Amino acid sequence: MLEIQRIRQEKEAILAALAKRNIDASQTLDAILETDQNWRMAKTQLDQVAAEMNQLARSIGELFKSGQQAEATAMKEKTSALKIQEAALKEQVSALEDALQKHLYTLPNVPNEAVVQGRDAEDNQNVFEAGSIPQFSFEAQPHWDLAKKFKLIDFELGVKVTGAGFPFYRGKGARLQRALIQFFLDEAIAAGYEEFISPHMVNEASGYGTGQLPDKEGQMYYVQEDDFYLIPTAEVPLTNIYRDVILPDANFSIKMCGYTPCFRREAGSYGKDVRGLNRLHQFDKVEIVRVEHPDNSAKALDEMIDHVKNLLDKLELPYRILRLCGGDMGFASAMTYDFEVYSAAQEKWLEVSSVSRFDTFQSNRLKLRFKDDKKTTLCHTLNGSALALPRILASLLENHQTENGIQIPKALQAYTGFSVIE
RNA sequence: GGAGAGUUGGCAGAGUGGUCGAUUGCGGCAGUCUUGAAAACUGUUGAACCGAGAGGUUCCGGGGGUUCGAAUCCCUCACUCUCCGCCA
Repeated sequence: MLEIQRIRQEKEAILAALAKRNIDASQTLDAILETDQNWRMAKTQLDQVAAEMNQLARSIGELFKSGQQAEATAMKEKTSALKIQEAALKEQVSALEDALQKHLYTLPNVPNEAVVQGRDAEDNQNVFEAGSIPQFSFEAQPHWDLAKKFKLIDFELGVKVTGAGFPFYRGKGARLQRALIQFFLDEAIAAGYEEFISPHMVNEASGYGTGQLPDKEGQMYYVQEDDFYLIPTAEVPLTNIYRDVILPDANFSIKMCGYTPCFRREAGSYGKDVRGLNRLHQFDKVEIVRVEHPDNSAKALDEMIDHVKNLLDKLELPYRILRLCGGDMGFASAMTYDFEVYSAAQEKWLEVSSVSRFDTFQSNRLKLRFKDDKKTTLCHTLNGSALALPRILASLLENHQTENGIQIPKALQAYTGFSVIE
């Protein structure tokens, strides 16, 4: 959520920046400013009436104390007109507040300077490439065939027990999955992130804190009986640790990581794009989350990108990094880098990580601030996947396949306990 | 699932209708003393909003009510804890 003070001061800049998302926010901004103006007027009036009331009440108290009953009773009568006025103003103020809030919720974050204008994924900027795309002397198989052949994943069994998008991993497939989680966590911890095991369900307030609510409730699984949401990512519980927190000084850098299953309803599309592990309702992910001083968030983002690069290098996967254009960025993000791994058998790029900075967009909702001298200032938040498992698993299988089996990257072998699947 | 107790400032914990945004202690910050530190002493120390400022308003779990006036009384919802039951 954008700060109202900022909208008051930098309307034109915000408008120009939002245009990069192909959004013409001029009407919304005007409505916001007008509502804000009206709200302030009503609020000032209300404050004045309230001050008068307080003054009267105090005087009446004094009169009663000193036994001047008659005077007190006379004064009481004066309050009734004020009361009516106060009630009306209160209603007006809270109606304006609601209207303002609603408008603010609809505005996405302002893209960073470096973000280019663009419509969709076509306009994303390729900023980095690493590794080489493997050439096979045989016909490369997609991961769903490999998974079946080596009995690593059973999709049908998942359908039987739960439904589509909830696969079973088995045998070496399960072991490989667990090895990846362990590997990612160890790397994150080595990079200074504190590990958390978090709840996998959150309450409504947490959903609002990170921006899943309002509006995106349909994307989360909801437990009606207890009013809980299954987390779509560890970002939600981890970031919400800092909801309603004021850090005591300006000298902080909070680095958290956590493995969780992630649950997504995404009614979404069908067909080739969602085959196998490409899109699931339940998947595993290790997430890294940071809370930083505003001056430090650019550097933090770079560090997170280097961290993810390092993971992909160690897994010996060919990948590229895209800086998302305005139109392809998430609602809350100010700047996002997507990591895509090339899938040899599917002959396409698979998104395996998304690293974003949110600036004050999340912390404004979370009320996450720090104390700087006497002032309280909003922190910056960042997060990224490091990494999401299914597509990593898919690209490991596909890119490291040989005619007889699948080669496990060296860095992983200590975790899997085997060097080849055959 | 049943019964009971509770929710107050960073923490602990007073406060049952009138200068209470709130006693006190701890913690934090500043100072005195000290070569320095500790101890002791003194002062200071919540947040949000409106306002150029002076100043004002709001907040004692959320919402509503009674009253000239509510942390305090009433209603309602939520949450937490304890005991019992069930259970990994």
